[in-house]
Amino acid sequence: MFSSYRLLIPNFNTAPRPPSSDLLAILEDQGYRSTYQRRTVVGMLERKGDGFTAEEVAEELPKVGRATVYRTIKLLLKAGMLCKLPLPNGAHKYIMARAEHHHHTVCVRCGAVGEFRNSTVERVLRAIGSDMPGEIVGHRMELYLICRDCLNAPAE
Amino acid sequence: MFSSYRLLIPNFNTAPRPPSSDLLAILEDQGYRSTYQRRTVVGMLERKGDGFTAEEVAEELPKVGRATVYRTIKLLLKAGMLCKLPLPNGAHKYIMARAEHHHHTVCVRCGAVGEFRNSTVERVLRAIGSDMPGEIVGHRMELYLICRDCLNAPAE
DNA sequence: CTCATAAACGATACAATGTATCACTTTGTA
DNA sequence: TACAAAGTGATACATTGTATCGTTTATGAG
Repeated sequence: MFSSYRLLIPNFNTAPRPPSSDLLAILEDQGYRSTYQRRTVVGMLERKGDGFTAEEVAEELPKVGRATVYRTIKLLLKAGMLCKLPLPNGAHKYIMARAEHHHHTVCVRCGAVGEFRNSTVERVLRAIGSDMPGEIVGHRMELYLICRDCLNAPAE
Repeated sequence: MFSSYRLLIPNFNTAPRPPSSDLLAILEDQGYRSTYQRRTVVGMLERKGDGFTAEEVAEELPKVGRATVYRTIKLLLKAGMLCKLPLPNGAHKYIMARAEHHHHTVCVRCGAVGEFRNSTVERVLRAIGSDMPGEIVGHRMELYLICRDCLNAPAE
């Protein structure tokens, strides 16, 4: 039984997105235009492995308007290409969605994000779902931990 | 295998709070003063079964300042007596924590909150935790569904 | 290629949800 | 009862977005 973590529900869609890595192409296939701003934002997000906030992206891309950054992020969320990951402090990060279903871990000290995947959890959740009144449309799950680096770090 | 749902991690504390229902007494035991405002807010929260937003509370209690409502909610969160429950739309509700560990369901149509508890999930999560690099300090999990009422309702 | 049109954009105002500040009030206790 | 610490209210501010609207750009028809 092993692990890597992921936030399942960008927009409560349980289906994983197609295994293409060219987000822009996917957007175009969905009828969205390929603009300089979208290319810039998507390019940057793809390079950021470890999660980011919207403001962070806006700051690092002064050539793209703040509103457009938010619009693009919203678009990618809706298209299921981004996950919105709640942090312990009430804030949250965005992180690229992977094709395979998984969940996320967040270090409560340094905020580092990890992923895990565990078929047992999924199976149990499905079983629970079949017992619940109503129709399950998704789930969300995060593990909070103190990562190895923080455990080893001297400072409290 | 049955169910009822709950947000585990108010402040990432895995321990359930003591099975007393007198929140005010608990606060006092922790050294907090019993003020008119806290009594009013806590009293109201205890009566609200189905979750609430901070603004909702502030509006219904015009005699208590807005800042104090937020302060009290923050206090109760820190003390582990409230859960902060993320909603599909990015907003969230607060809901009283129960003594027993459980998770929450949220209807993505009407926002109704349910609870479930399932020992298998907890066991699996513990097992995953022991495999992860780092020290697990808590987890969070929500199921999103369309509740029976919404399924039966005529409107789409 | 060029133009019309819908889509997207930027600037900016606004909204929602909280937090910080600080002078004032209340609580608990010596 | 009086005092210090804790708590409060009013208000300003912070963060994270969304709405508006006039301008620019991508795209596809001709």
